[in-house]
Amino acid sequence: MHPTTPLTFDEELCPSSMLPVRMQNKWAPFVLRLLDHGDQSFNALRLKLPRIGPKELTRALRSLERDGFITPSPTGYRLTPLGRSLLALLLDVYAWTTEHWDEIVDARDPDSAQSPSGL
Amino acid sequence: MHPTTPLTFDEELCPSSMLPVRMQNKWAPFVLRLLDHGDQSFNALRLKLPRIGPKELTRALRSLERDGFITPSPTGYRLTPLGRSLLALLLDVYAWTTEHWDEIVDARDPDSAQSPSGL
DNA sequence: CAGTATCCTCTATGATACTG
DNA sequence: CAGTATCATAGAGGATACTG
Repeated sequence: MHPTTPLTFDEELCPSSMLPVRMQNKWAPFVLRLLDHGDQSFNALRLKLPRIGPKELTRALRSLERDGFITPSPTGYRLTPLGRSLLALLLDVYAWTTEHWDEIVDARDPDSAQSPSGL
Repeated sequence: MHPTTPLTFDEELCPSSMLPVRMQNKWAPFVLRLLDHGDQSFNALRLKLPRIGPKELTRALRSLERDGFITPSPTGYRLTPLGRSLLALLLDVYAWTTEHWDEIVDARDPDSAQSPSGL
């Protein structure tokens, strides 16, 4: 997978809503992936998720915390081992989606063809 | 994984809502798994999903059809090759969840302990 | 049998203003 | 900086009655 950039998480460019599988809430998987790059503070995450509001970021963080996927750290939030394990599963989901993207898009609209960007 | 029975899909017994990952809608994964046992008609599916209403079953079927995971057959609905592939991914998700169930439950409530039933 | 039509409630999500 | 509070809308999901 290519390196992630802020643009990777732009909703317009990253049609993650088309994933056939999703995590507990809309932003949780993005947070998980950002934390894979190292600890991040609340506002650092916000900057990299331009479309998110503070309430939704809080909700994503709380749900991830509640399930033991992330934990507060001195500098913000960090992945737990369980969170890393879930991230690996999530990457499997992304890989599957990338592999079968054309078939899904084709089933939805037999006339257009695209390819996944920045998943 | 053990064989599925009607009880496997009882909401009370199968806490699939605790899965950290879910599919496009609540019932879609259940339908997918039932169809793995062979073609099923609308009402055959209903009987095995006691809690579902006709509207929601229709919605699940339409969304699965739209993405090319199932297709109408002379006797009801059947999995497509793409649907089988997605089911395999879904089983990976279940396997991950089974493996890490205790950790998640523990994070949610450090005082109780359970194990996944009938996933 | 295979749905469709209605009504209703609850949740997810967004936008935005405010606070210790 | 790291959130909380408030308002508002869309969609999910349930219950149930009806139909070709």
